[in-house]
Amino acid sequence: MPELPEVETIVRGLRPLIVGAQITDVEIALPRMTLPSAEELRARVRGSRITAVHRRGKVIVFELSTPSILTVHLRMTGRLLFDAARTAATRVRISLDQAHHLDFADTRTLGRMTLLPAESRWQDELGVEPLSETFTPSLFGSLLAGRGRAIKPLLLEQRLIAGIGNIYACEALWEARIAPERRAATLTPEEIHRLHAAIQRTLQRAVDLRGTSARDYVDAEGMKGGFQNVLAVYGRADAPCQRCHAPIVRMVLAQRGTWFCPRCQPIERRRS
DNA sequence: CCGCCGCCCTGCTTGC
DNA sequence: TGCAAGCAGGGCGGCG
Repeated sequence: MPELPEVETIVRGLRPLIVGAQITDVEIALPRMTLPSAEELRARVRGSRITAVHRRGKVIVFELSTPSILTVHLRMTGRLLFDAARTAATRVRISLDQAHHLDFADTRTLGRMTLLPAESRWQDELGVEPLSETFTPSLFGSLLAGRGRAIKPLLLEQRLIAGIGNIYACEALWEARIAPERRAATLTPEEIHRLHAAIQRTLQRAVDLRGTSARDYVDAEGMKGGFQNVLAVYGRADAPCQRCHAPIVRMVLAQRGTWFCPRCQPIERRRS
C-alpha cells in the first residue's frame, strides 16, 4: 500500500531523526526478508553511519558511510518505525546510538530490506519519477505509444513510471475522466495531457496530505495520513461519485481491484 | 519485447 | 457461533 506519497512522507519524517546516526546493531527476526543473509548484513552494517535518506519510486534508500546502500521496499503492509515498541510484526530492528532504534515491521512479510554496494545500478530498472520535471506530457505519451494494454495496469508498471500504486492509479484515472480499461495507445493527445496532469496533481496532493491510511499505512512516527478522507473512488464501491453522483463501481482488472465512475469514465470515448 | 497469470504472505471481513 | 472463502496487491518468475 505504501506508494510514492506514503514513502515520501516516511522519508521526510525519518531524515531529521536518523541522518548522522550510527548503527550499533541489527537484529533480524525473519531472515528471508533481507538480502544478503542475516549474518552478512549485520556484519557489514554494524558501526556505519547513516549519511542520507531518500526515496526512488516506492523504495526507501539509506546511504551508509561504509560506503553502501540499504534499501527497503515496504510492499503491502511494511512499516518503518522510529523508536516504536516491538510487536509480532517487527522483522528487523536497527539499533542506533543515543538509544534510538528503527524498526522494519511487516505483518504479511512481503517487504524486503537489501544491502547493496555503493556502486550498484539497482535503479536502472525503474522508470521516471512522476513528480520530477523529467516527467512531461510528451514523455508520458511516448511511454503509452504502441501499448495495447489497458491504461490502468500500465500505470502500475514501475519500469515506466516509478511510484504509482493501485490507489493513485484509480484516483488519477477518475480525475482525468478516463476508463481504467481504455487501451493505452487509444488515448488522444488531450487525454494524455489530462492524465499526466491528474497523476501529478493527485500524487502532489497526497504528499501534501501525508499519504493515504486506507488500511495499514502509518508514517515513521506512527501517524496516519489524510488522503483517505478525500479519496474519490478507491475503496468507495456504491458511494456517489463526487462529480456526477453516479454510484462508484468496483471491478477486477488485471487481478487488481479497480474503482471508477462508469458515468464520468465511460469505456467508449466521449464525443463532443 | 509484450502481455497475462499465479504465487507469495497474514489478518481482517464476509457469508453461509 | 464457527469456520472457510474472499480479499488486500507489489513484484517477480514463468510461459506463450
